[in-house]
Amino acid sequence: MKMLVVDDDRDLRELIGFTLTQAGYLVMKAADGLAALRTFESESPDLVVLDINMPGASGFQVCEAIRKRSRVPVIMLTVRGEEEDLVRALELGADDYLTKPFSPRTLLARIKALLRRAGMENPTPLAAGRVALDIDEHTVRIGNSDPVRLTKLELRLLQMLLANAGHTVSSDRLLIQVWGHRNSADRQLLKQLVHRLRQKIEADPATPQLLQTAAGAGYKLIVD
Amino acid sequence: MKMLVVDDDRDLRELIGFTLTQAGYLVMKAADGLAALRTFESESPDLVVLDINMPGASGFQVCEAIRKRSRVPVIMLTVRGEEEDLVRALELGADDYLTKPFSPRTLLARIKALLRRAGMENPTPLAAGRVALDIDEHTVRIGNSDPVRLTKLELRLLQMLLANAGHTVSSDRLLIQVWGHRNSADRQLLKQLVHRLRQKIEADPATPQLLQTAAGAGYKLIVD
DNA sequence: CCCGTCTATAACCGTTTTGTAACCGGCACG
DNA sequence: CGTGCCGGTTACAAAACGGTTATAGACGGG
Repeated sequence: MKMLVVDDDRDLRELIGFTLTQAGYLVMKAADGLAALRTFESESPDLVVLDINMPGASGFQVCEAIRKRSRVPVIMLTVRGEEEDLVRALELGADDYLTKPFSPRTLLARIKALLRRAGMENPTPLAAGRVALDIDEHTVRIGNSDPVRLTKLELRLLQMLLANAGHTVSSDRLLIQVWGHRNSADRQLLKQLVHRLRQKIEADPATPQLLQTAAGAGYKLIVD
Repeated sequence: MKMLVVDDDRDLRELIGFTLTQAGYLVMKAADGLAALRTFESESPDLVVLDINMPGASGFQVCEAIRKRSRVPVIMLTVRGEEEDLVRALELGADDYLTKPFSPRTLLARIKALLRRAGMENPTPLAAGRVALDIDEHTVRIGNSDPVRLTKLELRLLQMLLANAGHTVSSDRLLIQVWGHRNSADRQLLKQLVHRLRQKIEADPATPQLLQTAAGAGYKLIVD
């Protein structure tokens, strides 16, 4: 699922990009309206996250231009209290909006709701190698075995690892993504969660084949 | 899609009516609160546009009365600067508001956003597997058994599950769809409603075959 | 106005999930 | 060697969850 993130604020753009990448989406970024439209043309993303307040071509103009040629879901970012912006955004065909500041989790929730409404939800469950995740059902299948039920946190952890399958994900990132903001000294939670997840998905939890430790760095999911 | 427009200002009422008719909606009108409630009763519109400043029963009273019997989306019209009205309208359960003057396009944008939020953009299928829902009669048939009468909330819940038959629907989504926006801490209501619905549609409510729990995720309707 | 139905709210229980602490063993380092 | 850090494991407490029952208020039809 390709997504286009348009925001002139570099930090926010990167944050959103990071969030979506972690969630398993393919992300493209644009810093201004012109670049946004160019990228939109060449990449045809499946969803657009669009800031309103931008120098040059404003979010409105970009939204209008996009709507002239596509019904792709558009989420607009507004600052709190600018009711008029909001109305205008909806008028121009935006599908949803988010007032800054917002949490990454909120953004994800909205995006998912939007994709669902647009009938574009992941047709194939998130999968890599022998690991197939069913987000709706809260289950994983390893190879052809029976689906295993996961808890909310286990699901989130596995989702993160799956989104970066084959690559190490640092403990800090995992902590932030799974629990939201949290003291990075709180490694015990992650230790525990990894342990519990291994009990569920590893043939022999004592010698992990899938969820391996990258000492001093984090964890990674092995896919062949 | 039936809509009720309530405003004592004849011109504005006609303008709104015209706008909505042009947009393809079926429009009913009322010039005062009393007529509004009468029409609401007899016609059960799918959305209400309601002016606050009216002689006789004010928009507030009408809104309150409507909310006592329905979760139908309500948009209230206020004059600019009357913040108190606005707050009170939202407290009374209005779903959105518009400050006069506004453009027809703004009104349409808001209405569409509201319908989308209420998940009313398209009709839902009435049957899947052994479950057949009769929306008008407020009844279900399971297989060839006698129809069972459902309450308003039970109907809405089942409708939602039926629309996603075979897939888990999250508790949050059910809460929003059945009750409108509601504190997600209010799981008790859902618990209750599921329980009562199971009593009605399950052969053995203690071991549900149709309405199953997806622990930590939500509920789903099993269709073979 | 009364009565039956429907809905909201609370309480209780057993189970699952999550958070916290303690302990173990390997390993690097002085 | 001893010490400290890291990750894994075990154990247990706290919180959340889901099912159930009970009760009171709201609603709607006579």
